[in-house]
Amino acid sequence: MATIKDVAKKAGVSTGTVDRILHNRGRFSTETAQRVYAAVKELGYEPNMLARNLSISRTCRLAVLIPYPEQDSGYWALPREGMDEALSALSPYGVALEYFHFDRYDSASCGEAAGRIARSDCDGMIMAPLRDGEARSLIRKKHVPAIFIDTDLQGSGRIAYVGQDSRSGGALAARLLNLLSRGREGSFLILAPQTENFHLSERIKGFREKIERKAEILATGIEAFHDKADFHAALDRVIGPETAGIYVVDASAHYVAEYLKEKGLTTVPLIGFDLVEENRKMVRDGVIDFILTQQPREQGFRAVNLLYRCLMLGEESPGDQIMVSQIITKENLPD
Amino acid sequence: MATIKDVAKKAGVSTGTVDRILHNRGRFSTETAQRVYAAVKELGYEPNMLARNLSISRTCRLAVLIPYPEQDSGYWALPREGMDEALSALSPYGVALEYFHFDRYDSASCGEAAGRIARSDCDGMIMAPLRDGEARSLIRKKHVPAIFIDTDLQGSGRIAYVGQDSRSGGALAARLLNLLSRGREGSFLILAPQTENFHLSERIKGFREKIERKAEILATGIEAFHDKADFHAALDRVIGPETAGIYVVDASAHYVAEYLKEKGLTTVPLIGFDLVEENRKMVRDGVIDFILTQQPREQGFRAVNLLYRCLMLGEESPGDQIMVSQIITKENLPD
DNA sequence: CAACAATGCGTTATCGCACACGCGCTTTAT
DNA sequence: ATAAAGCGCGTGTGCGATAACGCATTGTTG
Repeated sequence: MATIKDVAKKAGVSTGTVDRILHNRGRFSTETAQRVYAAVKELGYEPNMLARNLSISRTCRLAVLIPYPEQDSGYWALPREGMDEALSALSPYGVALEYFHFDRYDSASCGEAAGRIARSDCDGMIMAPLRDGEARSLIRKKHVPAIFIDTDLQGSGRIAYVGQDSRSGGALAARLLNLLSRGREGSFLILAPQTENFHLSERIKGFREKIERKAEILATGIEAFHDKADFHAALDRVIGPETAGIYVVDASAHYVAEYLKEKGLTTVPLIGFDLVEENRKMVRDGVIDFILTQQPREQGFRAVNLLYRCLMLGEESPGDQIMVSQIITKENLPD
Repeated sequence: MATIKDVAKKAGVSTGTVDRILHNRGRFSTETAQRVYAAVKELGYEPNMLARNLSISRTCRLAVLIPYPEQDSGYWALPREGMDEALSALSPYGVALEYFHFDRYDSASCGEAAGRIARSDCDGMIMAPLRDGEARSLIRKKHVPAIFIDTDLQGSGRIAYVGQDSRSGGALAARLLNLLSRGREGSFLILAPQTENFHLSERIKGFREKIERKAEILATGIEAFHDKADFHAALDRVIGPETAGIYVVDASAHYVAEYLKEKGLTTVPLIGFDLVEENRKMVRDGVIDFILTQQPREQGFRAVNLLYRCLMLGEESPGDQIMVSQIITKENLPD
């Protein structure tokens, strides 16, 4: 590998000059610049990142804006795991992660966390922009590269998006539920929260496009009910022997599984999203047939790596990364 | 972060002494060593990897011993992709990969490639030990850390194994084929190569344990037939309307898919392994219903990262990594 | 033409660590 | 008694890049 010295020698200047020219800093003549660039090209010079990062001894601080880990049945702990794993590999190179959590159902909470990031000293941001306004305004305020995970926001100025294709997730659920319900009468039941959400409605659309029978929808999230009894009463009204299969578009399939278990209806096909701990249990018990996951761990892992490579290695952003849906069932449950 | 200077000051010695003690090199007294260790502990000193690797300016050369990429329907290109991806992230830190390919059906070819590695100058090895003898003897000859992918070999002296749980892969196939064949008469057909192979027989075992009907087995690999007509004639004898489903235990499901397509039997459930290009096409066409993959890309990716971290960062080997089976179907086909 | 500003570039210290060398002392060998 | 070897340790240099500093040379003024 050619070093800055080789370039300097070939261009007939000192290393200091090469450095200034390559960083477009200080003073230099255009013709020496030409010679230096020529030498760089000829030698195929690439700066040694070890030496550079050692010299500027910068630590790369990444701020992470995601909901509280325990929200959405513990879903947000998963991307965090992936980010921590990436961190453990990168910390020797001076990468630090700081988490700023918020209540995803509370705009003020998100604004407050975003404010703390804006005031913090960070070199990059990773966020799940569940609340448009706060995410957009944070990017406007804090001029550092940002990567979005989980949800995208067009025209927000992010450098990359690492996320999912929700539509195909729905289609996949349809395919599996079609299979599971063969030989059963009746129609499907879709369970969705009431709150407006791009991903969830895409999951519903993709599902509806591919199913081979009718589907009723119960668009009232678990959080809308006062207690378990209340919720079970609601399910009583929509679930019965004539239910061919149940499709839960968010991470709360385990609540339904609990209901099915109590009512002795464990043979009713049930599909949900996100491999949170409660869902995992219900998969192991065979009450949930399939869990679809968009690899949140992997999303977190990649986001950190991507941002690191942009900031520290000066690479171009490789553009968006769409994770494929993974199918989890009893036989391939991790751990 | 504390540096070696801080440790030296606290221990009342020079940095050179600290260095010698920490690397157990040269000469030093036990009591200074005590003081140094105490200082290290107290300050939480960890060497700066940037500086270390810069100073010794070592390049970490990894030798990779796997079959030719095009073998097994192109399967071996997949771990290579993962390794190349890991490489692109690590090359700024002086990691280099050198591939040594061999014919997996030819012991001499493998021995020759292993010989070239033994003679090469490398700091670590990654190998798919499909041929016991050659793998074992290479490890005996070349005393550098080795990681196995795809297949494990007990007592070989490898530092880690990154691979699959074949038994559960078979169980998963059974689960899916049970589902797909609902409403069909007849029995299952297992297609397997004749060659003795741990993974493949585990896949068969796991499958047999979970199926809900009988299964016949045709243990004659594709490679045993002279031409397509010969192969199709053999399939004619075992596949018919009474076939409830077909389970191909290796990457050659696409050959069967081609047959089914020609005979107009595309509704016969078909499951295979490994997302090689031909299988991908047949999944897209809906002839292959499910492909199970043990994430060979990911295996390669992890192997490189693991070895890098052991060699360059001096981390402990985190032990074996078993990848879960992934289910691929039309709706979640990557790309 | 002296005084001064602007320009282009080289020098040097620094980052944190590794490693060779050799100093000054004590112990052993001849 | 003198040389040789052993011991514990400090010093110095280099890895590749950064960035502040300052020296020449040239150009511009009154």
